[in-house]
Amino acid sequence: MEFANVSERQAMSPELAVSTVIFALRDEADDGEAVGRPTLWLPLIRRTREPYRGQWALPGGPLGARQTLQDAAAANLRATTGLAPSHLEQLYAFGGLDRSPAHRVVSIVYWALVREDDEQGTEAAPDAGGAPTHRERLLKDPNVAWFPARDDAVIEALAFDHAEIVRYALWRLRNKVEYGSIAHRFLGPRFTLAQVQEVYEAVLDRRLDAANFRRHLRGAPGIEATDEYLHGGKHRPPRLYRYAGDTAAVPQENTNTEEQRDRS
Amino acid sequence: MEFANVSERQAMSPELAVSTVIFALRDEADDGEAVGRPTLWLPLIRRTREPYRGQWALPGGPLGARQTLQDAAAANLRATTGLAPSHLEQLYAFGGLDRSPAHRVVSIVYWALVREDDEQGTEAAPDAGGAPTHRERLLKDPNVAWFPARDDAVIEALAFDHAEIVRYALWRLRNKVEYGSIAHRFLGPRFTLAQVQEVYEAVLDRRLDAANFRRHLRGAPGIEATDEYLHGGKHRPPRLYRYAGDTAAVPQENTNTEEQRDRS
DNA sequence: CCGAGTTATTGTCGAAGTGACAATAAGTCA
DNA sequence: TGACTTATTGTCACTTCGACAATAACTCGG
Repeated sequence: MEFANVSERQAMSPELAVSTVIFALRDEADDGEAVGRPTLWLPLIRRTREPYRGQWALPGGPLGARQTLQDAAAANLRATTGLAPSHLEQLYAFGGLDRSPAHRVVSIVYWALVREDDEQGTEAAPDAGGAPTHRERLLKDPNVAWFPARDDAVIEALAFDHAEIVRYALWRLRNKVEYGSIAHRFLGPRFTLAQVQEVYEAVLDRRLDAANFRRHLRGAPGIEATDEYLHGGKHRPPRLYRYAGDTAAVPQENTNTEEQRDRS
Repeated sequence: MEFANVSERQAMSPELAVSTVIFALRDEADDGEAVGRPTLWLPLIRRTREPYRGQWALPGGPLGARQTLQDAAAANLRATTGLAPSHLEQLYAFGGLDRSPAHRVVSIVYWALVREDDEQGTEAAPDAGGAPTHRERLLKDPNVAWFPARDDAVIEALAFDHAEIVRYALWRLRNKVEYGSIAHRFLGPRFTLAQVQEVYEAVLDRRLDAANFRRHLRGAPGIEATDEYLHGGKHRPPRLYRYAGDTAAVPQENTNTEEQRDRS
């Protein structure tokens, strides 16, 4: 249990990587069904080398010497989506012995929420000239693709132990949404309560009673009614709300704002 | 964001260590006051080399090549207390750039509960002959000592960022206790409800109503009444209860049974 | 043996929260 | 204008929870 010299220590110490589970809400359904309700999607990277060459995996990479864990996770996010996270939080450190066939790799995994319509964090204004932006390039990259987070056929076929990681991330997302005010991070600065409800329903994967849900949100801190209404719909125009809590999209290093409980 | 060759990667990758915050419940008060109520204590290690030589720190060490993260945490625990954990769970991975003055170190921190009266996991029967057991040696080791977990003077003076880590571990312990059935892990196989209440009060650091607390525990799963009573006290003998949930003291690798919510 | 003292245990009551669901409001569309 | 749809409010029974009264059971001092 004592340190040896530096070279020996480095020879012993397993490789350290940071991966990120990225969630976004999308409207389209995979198949022909016109669903109308948004569902959870996540981007994956196709591996271009062994092991697991050709299979889909979570975005990730080694931790740079001058990179915070959170920085590395944000870099994963940006490389995969071109977006800034609207929420980013550490999930778990996975350190099993046989996660990767050849080397021993310890992965510190983060999970993130993004808004795809978010223009913050996107590269500078699209240069009228011609060079495609990072996001435009990503859309054409055959090794980056989005999948429904509940598509078991895809998730279970992921490389390494990434299926387990995604299941755990989904579970954490559910718990976080059930309690707190995280749902609005999928939405823009102004939103209707029905939109928040759709987020809840997509994440929890069940229907909620609109009346009770509204009452629930009244109690929640940070959600404030504006005096604006969303016009242009086919029916009674709903009131717009805004979130008036901590505006910081990305929590600071070692934010430790999460809470853990045991329901078992 | 691409891997370089192996040697370059190892040169880049920060050092990886595992530390453990260990909690136990003890009766004695630090000063002369005869408190009667048990309080939270934790063991610390005095550093014998730079940096922070002479200061107290959390038990920890580098991750062995054939060691699971959980194994490494259990090894910390055993080296520090000679006991097996009655609960062991990952806390957080700390990866700030300046946690250690010289090297860059990423620490994966666990937190644990132990029962000091627990004979499980203690070294084999004390050899009548003479060689002191590991636990006996630890009691005399001037570089291992127990401190009250709420002694700010001690905690704030810890080496590295360990003060922050202990604060976070305390907060997680509180949340875990508030919700779930973790308190009994401080206790033996048979316990009274008053003892469980004492655990709650020590962890949450506030008094609870006995009647409401009892009702609360009735709803909790796993806690079963026995038909035995604890005799020998000075007053009405309380009924003994037992925990009938998962008996595994240490959760399996990647247990992921924790839950996270956001109260902010 | 009795009654005071202390802890253990159960019961009660009002406030607050929650799910189911009825009722009303305010738009669009034919 | 009226049917239709979504938005929003209200109601009711049920549960949960904190505060606290009331009862039970034991020890101990006389």
